[in-house]
Amino acid sequence: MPEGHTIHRLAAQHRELLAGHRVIASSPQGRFVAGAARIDGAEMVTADARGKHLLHSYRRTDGTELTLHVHLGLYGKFGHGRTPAPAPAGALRLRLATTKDWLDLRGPTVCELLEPPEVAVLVARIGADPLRPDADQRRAGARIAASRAPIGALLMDQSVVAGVGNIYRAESLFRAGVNPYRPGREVDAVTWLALWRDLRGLLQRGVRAGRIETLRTGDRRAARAAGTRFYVYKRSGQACLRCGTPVMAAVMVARTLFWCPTCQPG
DNA sequence: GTGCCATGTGAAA
DNA sequence: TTCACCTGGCACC
Repeated sequence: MPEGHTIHRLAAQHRELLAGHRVIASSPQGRFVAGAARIDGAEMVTADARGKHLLHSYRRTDGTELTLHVHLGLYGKFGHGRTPAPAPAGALRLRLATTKDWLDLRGPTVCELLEPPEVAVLVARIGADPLRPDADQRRAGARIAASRAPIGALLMDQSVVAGVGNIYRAESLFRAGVNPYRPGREVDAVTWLALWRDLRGLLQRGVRAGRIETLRTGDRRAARAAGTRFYVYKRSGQACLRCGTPVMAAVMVARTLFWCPTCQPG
């Protein structure tokens, strides 16, 4: 489930597996052959996540630095294990291996190598990531306060808030009691700060749990009875866990949005 | 077994 | 605005 929490987990895992090691890189599928050749034999320095973007930094034998930029998109997936690695099968975009471990990447939206200036450009266009201590929450708040776009669209805009996907959008707005159609400029500073803090907590919980968990303790029983793990996500037409009103659904920013018209009035 | 939908984004039109 | 990416889960036959 690649919203931001997944990518941060992967970054930690990749540091564990690869940091400080030279990697053997290949692209069995053939779509990243030239790129794999450029990092083949390089030392993996570290792995980092910025929103849904994963960045591996490598130091090559000639001393130059290169960054592997991966975005999983909807279908992308990593797999790993202890050597020896199984024979490559199917669409394997990239295989990285050390003497001990292998890491496979399949189906990403983005898999490319960036020079340092290109990394700077990428980082500059990524918004505030609630999982990062260096996140600029005020800048995100300023963008929201200046926008006529609905908050449900702004939360999905990765240049404003990074790492929030369709599930966290729906669930955090429900938890905050904010209607997704409320324009950003009508989200006051107090509400935004509460939303930001809640998102940070939810994403941190997601990193720890390895999946998206948004229910408050007191609501777990009702959720279990309703056969769901969420307040509103994918619950179109079903009764709201809090008030019983049928959950609404509509497309916003090309994704299905869910909300309770009673708990999130406006 | 088949077909549809999905946690996301970028390119093409 | 639509398609492509390329995979897994699930409803339905």
